[in-house]
Amino acid sequence: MIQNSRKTKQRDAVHAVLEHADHPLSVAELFEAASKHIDGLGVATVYRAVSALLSEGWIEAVEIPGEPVRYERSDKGHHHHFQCEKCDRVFDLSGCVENLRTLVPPKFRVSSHAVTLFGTCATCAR
Amino acid sequence: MIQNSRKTKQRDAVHAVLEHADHPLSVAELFEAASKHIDGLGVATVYRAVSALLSEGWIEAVEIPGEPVRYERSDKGHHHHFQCEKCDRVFDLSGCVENLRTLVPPKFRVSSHAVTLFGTCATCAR
DNA sequence: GTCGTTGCAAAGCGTTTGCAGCCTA
DNA sequence: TAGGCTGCAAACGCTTTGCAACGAC
Repeated sequence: MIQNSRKTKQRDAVHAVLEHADHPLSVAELFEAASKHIDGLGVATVYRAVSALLSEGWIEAVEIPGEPVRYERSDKGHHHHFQCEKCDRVFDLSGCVENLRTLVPPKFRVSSHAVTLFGTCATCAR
Repeated sequence: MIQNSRKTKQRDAVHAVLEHADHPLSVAELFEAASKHIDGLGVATVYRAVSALLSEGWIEAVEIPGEPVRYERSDKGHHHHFQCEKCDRVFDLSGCVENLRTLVPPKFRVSSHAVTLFGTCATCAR
């Protein structure tokens, strides 16, 4: 029997929060959001739910230098991120950069890349 | 009295390792390398030496998603990094990408950016 | 009734801090 | 000698794990 996965209100809650999130969320944020719906929810459960969703491939880790790992649905296609230095929120960016290959020395093979921009978001810029 | 900084063999050792490093080093790597010269060196000392060098501005943090922070001399100018997925080593890249500003929505201001490429280095590609 | 899931608490792990003794300057 | 620096160990913050009770199927 291949790995089963049961439907529980805890997992549903974590799933739902990520489902409707418009930006990547950290475990702490997930925990806080999901706790509003589930009484007595434990952090460990959130970690386990996240691991499950990761290995299912339904979410992906968004790792930003110097920041806790965040997670977002993996059905968003290739994109990068922007972090506001004022409010710390992380935004999805569409589009990508080119000519990355020209940066590396000969014989190096590039298989993937990460681009993170930092600055001030529209809200904080006002 | 402004903050003094004394010359000790521990700090010298950490300084020297970073001085001659051709790629960014993690605290663990620094500790290992410096320990070869200093008997009984403590990790805490390495952390403190790194903090001191950071606030002096002599080194900078190189943060690669999902990796421990590494450090390198800050006199290298603007550049990005490449991490080999086989050997985990991090290489400096020269050059930079353009049109980053076009990725962000209107009203967003970009102040800095990080680009990390992943793939296989020349040595591991063979 | 099974056995995957949960909450709690303990254990890990990497980093930081408190402290008494050490050693630069 | 003064006070910054060091090593050790305890403290931290975040993540993982062990375990008995719980509950999905």
